[in-house]
Amino acid sequence: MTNQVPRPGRKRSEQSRLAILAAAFEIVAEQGYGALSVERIAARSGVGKQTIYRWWPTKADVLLEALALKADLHIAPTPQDSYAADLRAFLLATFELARDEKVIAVLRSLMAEAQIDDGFGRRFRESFLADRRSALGELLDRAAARGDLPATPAPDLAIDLVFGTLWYRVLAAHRPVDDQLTDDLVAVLAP
Amino acid sequence: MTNQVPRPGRKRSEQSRLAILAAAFEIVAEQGYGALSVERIAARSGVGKQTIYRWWPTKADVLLEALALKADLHIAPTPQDSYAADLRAFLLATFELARDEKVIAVLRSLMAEAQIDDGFGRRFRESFLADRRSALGELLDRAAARGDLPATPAPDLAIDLVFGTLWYRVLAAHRPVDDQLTDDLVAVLAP
Amino acid sequence: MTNQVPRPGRKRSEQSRLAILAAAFEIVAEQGYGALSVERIAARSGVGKQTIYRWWPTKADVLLEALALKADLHIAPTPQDSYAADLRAFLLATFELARDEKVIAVLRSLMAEAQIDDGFGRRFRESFLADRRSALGELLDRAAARGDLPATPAPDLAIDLVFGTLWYRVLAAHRPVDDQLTDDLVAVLAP
Amino acid sequence: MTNQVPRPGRKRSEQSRLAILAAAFEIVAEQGYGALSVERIAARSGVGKQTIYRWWPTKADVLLEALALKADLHIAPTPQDSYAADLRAFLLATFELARDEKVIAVLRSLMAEAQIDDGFGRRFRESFLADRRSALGELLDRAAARGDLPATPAPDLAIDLVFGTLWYRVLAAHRPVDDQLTDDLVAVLAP
DNA sequence: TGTTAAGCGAGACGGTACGTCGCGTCTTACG
DNA sequence: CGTAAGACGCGACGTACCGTCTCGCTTAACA
Repeated sequence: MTNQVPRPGRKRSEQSRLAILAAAFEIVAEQGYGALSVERIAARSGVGKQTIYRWWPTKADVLLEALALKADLHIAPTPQDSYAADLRAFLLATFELARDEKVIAVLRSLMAEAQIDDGFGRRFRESFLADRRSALGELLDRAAARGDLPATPAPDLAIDLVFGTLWYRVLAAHRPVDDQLTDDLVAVLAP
Repeated sequence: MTNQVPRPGRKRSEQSRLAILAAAFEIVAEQGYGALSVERIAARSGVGKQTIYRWWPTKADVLLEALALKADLHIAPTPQDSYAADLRAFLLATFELARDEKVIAVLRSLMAEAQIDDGFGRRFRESFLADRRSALGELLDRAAARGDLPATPAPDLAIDLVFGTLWYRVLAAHRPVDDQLTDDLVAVLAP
Repeated sequence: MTNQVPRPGRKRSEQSRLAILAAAFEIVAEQGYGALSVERIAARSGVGKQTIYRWWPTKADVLLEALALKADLHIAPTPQDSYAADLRAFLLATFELARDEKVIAVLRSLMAEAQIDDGFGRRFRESFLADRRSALGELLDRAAARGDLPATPAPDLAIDLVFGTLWYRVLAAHRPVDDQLTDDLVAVLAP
Repeated sequence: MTNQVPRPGRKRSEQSRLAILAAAFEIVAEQGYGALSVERIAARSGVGKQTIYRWWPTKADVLLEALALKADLHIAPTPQDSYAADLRAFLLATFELARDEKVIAVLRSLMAEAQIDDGFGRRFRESFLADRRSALGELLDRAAARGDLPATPAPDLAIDLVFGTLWYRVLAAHRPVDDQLTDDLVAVLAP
């Protein structure tokens, strides 16, 4: 029952949409977020600037959609039989992505822009970040239902500890998020 | 034994320096990092642009020095008699700062710019961030020397957990770093 | 048979073009060439700087076009029946313009800039100055064809004498180019 | 009766004065007036900017004095026994100078600046230009006293014709002022 | 023989303007 | 009506010079 009103006029060009997303992703991957401008995206993707402004409010929103396209982030690992195993699987899947230098560059850009532009910040938090948090939240709920969850730390703190450490490594420490970190976090959270 | 070379020419104006730092801090506090430009700093502080460019490579460096001026960050809490007490004192002192909305705005700006400008990123990591890390590092060393340090988590991870959670709350969660968080972190790190 | 290639994109704004030319002319007329800057032209004409740089290489080129707009310089006096009469008519028409203080200010500015900027100097010589020279040249050719031209001075020297004296009065002597000068020059050139 | 008050304090440095004049002349000769700035003169001559501003009101005044130093312009040709011979000698001596490319560059610069800066314009007219005019004026007076002067053109016009043609060639035509021009002018003025 | 005052090289200062880049909006002709 | 093209008003960039103002030092005439 989706709104299927066939409106008059030319249809949105899927080809342009994909070219825009690819261009944005590549510019950030190759030259960093400082080199990303709407003008450059348009030039690289062979598109008019207006076509970008018609569909996205800011260049960061383009990049956010480009990330969603490049890396489907909604892959939930199949549930395991214990909290520790569930958590390990989640962390491995999450860190998998964060090992790709290009994805790292995009993530850092998005988090940076979220600090500078309040509007984008809200969108970023309420879509991307909230999604990730709720994925881990469901996992914790499942463990709690099973009575498998340790008293400490509390679920909310656990979530902050996991994503905090991950983002801190990416943003501040410039150290990789490797399997060692997975083991360490599991040891702390599911002792 | 400081380098006492009396260089020729007019001395640097301390008054201008302070006016610049104050202006930068206030613009970010009042209007956000998106409103910060070298031109505005100059106008607000009654200074020529060249005077800013003569002493700082980027506007973010101005802001970093302004933060150091506003909030002396080198206050080390006096050592307590246990790891838990030491850690609690450190966290309370650290979070004290991060409760000031203006300081928060500046911290978010600096971390954002560090993602966008590689040069500033390096300076930010190697001065500000390294300083904070080593303050906590010394505390952990002291505990280890006393045999007061739990086996888990390892010191490096402990540091990442503390600062990761702090920064994540500031950058991503937009939740305050309150005394509850202090208690929770102490419970996790010094059980 | 003009080039009728319908290029895509927004058309150049005639309104902005005229506002720019008027602003440049007025600034020089009111405050002198030293007060002319691209920034001021833009501010006075309510236009972005880029719009000026898009269409003119230097502010002097703007001024040159403004002069062409203000004073249509291609008015050739109708041929008379003798060299002396022809010459007198040409000089009167030419000096007419050079009696307007504003036009004088612009002419002095253009000649000054032509000395400082080689590129503009070439454009100024090959358009404006060459046009004026050839107007007088045709007049001399006509006289020569009629056998009406005295042996001395030769045509090339005659042209230098006329324009030299005119420009010298404007640039160096700050004396008006009046009807007396017309009579004097005719007496020298067509005795 | 010159003011011979022996004031205390350090004497003006003749060495700096000469270095400044030489630097100004060379910069214009080598790179054109557009490249002349007080800062560059100071750097090239190893002098502080203040030393320049202490003794000259503008960079054009420096250049004017530099020209006077390089080329002593007050050499009056020895009087001949006829107006035509006198005039020919004057023109040859005058054009001698105007054959040096470096001197040409300086003359063009001075005339240009005289159009832009009113204050310098007045000084330039009342010193340099007036000197040259009066040199020719004396020659004409001498001829008039001898009854050797033709009725046409009148002395004032003759002066304008000579200097007008000379300057026009230098400023507008970019053609050399050669011996041919000397002959032509003598033919026109002293037929 | 100091004391005083001017000149000096150096260079920081508050400004103005430069020419360029990017923003987000608009107008045009085509599909 | 979407699209590629591109002009538009605007704001900021980082740089060059402007003319002024300290600095510490040197160089004379005067006390």
